Amino acid sequence: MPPVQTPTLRDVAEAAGVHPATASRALNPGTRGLVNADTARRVIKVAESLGYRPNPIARSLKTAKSGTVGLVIPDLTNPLFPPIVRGIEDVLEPAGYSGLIVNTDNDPNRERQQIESLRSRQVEGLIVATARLDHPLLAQLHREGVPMVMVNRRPDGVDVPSITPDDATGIELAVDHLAALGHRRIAHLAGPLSTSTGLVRARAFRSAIRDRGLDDDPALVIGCDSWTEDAGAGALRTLLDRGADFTAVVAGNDLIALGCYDVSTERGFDCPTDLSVVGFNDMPFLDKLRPPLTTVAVPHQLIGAEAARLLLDAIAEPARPARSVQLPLTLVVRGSTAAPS
Amino acid sequence: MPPVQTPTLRDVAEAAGVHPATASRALNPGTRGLVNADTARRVIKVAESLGYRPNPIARSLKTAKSGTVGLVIPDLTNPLFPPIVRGIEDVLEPAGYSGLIVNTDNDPNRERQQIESLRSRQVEGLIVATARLDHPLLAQLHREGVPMVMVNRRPDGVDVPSITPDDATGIELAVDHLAALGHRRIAHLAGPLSTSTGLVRARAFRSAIRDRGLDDDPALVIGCDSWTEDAGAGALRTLLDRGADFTAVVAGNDLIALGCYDVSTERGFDCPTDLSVVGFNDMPFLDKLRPPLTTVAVPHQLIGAEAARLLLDAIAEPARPARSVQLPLTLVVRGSTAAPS
DNA sequence: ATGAAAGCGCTAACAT
DNA sequence: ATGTTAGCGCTTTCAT
Repeated sequence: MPPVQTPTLRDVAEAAGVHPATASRALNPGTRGLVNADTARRVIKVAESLGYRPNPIARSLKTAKSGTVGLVIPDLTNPLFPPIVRGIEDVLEPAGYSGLIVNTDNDPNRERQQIESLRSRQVEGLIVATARLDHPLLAQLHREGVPMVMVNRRPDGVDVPSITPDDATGIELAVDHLAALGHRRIAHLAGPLSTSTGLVRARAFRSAIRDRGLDDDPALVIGCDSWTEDAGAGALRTLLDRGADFTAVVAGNDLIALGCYDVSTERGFDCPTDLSVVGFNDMPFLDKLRPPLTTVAVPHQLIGAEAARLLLDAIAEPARPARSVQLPLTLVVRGSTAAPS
Repeated sequence: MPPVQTPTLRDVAEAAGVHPATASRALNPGTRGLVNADTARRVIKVAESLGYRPNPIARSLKTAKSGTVGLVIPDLTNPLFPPIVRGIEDVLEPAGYSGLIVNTDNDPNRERQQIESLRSRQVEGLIVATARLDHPLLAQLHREGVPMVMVNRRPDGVDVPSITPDDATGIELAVDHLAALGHRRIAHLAGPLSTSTGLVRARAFRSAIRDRGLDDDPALVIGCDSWTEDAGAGALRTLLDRGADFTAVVAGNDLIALGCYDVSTERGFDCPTDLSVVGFNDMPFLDKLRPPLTTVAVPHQLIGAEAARLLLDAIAEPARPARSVQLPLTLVVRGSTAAPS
């Protein structure tokens, strides 16, 4: 990119009348103490006047630190991830790191390749936001000592730091809200039970129902094939066709909740009059829907920021034991929930 | 990141009984022809068996090519950008490049810093998706020979390749649709007229109105302060309060159109019965709104992909004259438009 | 406090 | 077709 040959450390050193090593020490905040204060000042001034910019590639080669970390996400186009990535970047950048994003499309092969590619790009660590439950590749990387942190999923077995929303409490918030409105038979359209998130939320749902003494009917919990609107619609139809009896549903995420909207139009019943619906995530624009969707808000950007902090810690101190963080959730009550009729 | 010391080219060369230079030539597709086919095969096999992965940092240092490009966007959290970034990455990755994203938050200072930071990270080029019209910094970079391409805005004056949606045709699509429904007095809630996009669409609107012989009333075009729902609502209120007479509005973007929804609720008139509204961009979930928003769909991912291709071209052949591309748009007719009542 | 020297891993003239 | 040599720009022993 440098069109006018950019000055090198040598140039600075020569112009300042010192050895490149001295210039390096002067310019580097960490080693500046080793050099005479006056010399340091002079070198710095010369560097500025020359418009010197250290070449991070050369530094990386020497120090074996790339200053980059890999961000492994399923699909940036999924509205869940942009705020997470933004939160990550906001922490990485002031720390002098940058993030390399790869999209896996939830394809295990692609994921393997992408992670391979990140490794060969010498990333110093990984933030992994893909949600599959079983993950030999990550376990192996972890064994090999690659610093990493998991986002949105608790690692099973492996001792890897993770940032997750406090799903259980989120589900409780939803159930409490519905119970307070007077609902007793509440269904759960869970996300795929092969994902850690889907499983955690489904289990939390059962516990919440039991703990509150509501009607605990296993037939009211059904897993969706994917986290999509279609899958949500399909699951609700299945429940309805089985003649299941319920007045509210807690959806595994917002998209699944939207599927409920579709079915309500399709089958001619009203939300929230005939069926209350609660989502999960608080995606953008949910407040614009008719009815506006009541949902559990997840602080995605904060999750990203925390993840980045944890990763930087792990890079700086690889020995430190894995610390995991659960972030509190809040319920956003909008128009899709009401007392049962 | 390498926990078990990763093998270097030297290791491969030794194991294969050749000189590192030969190994390099054998491993590099471009120079493989220079080496005996058998030797090449042997080297490659040894490299594989050792799990050799070339160190791109070392290569970059030597070749003075970082293999990275900078992606300058206002805010990844704005739903416009994820698909663009995705399109970019999808093209960059197979080409062996990766993108470094920076968010400027539309703050000129931050933008300057971020671009500085990208430069010092030795990016080989820039994809710029920020929309301010006047931009001395970019002009300067361009003069300095930094390969770059502009996304979503036509550069004024400077000879930089750009990828833009065909805004004018998009506006025409919207106006044609409304005219066909029978509307003759159509308002335009333009985006900020200080942005190239806002200006282009506003101009296209006036022409479209005139060309079709509709009521060409300058009072029906009003610029919003920003591309937001609030600004859209404010602009519509202003128009209404002035007693302007119109039956449909073409909004500068979807958010502005959403502002019209708010005002319709607030003032108790119905969309589309009393006012038809057309958006621009086709953000996610517009089909879930009540009424579902009729809008001009922009192929964001394609725009990103094209931008990346143009940038790779510009990097490969800096001399090539700036080629600009306008991508065709389509109208998505949903429920927010109807014949005037 | 500073200089000398070496080398990170790779590629590209230039020999042979 | 392969080896030799040098060097990208920086940091880091090791001397002095």
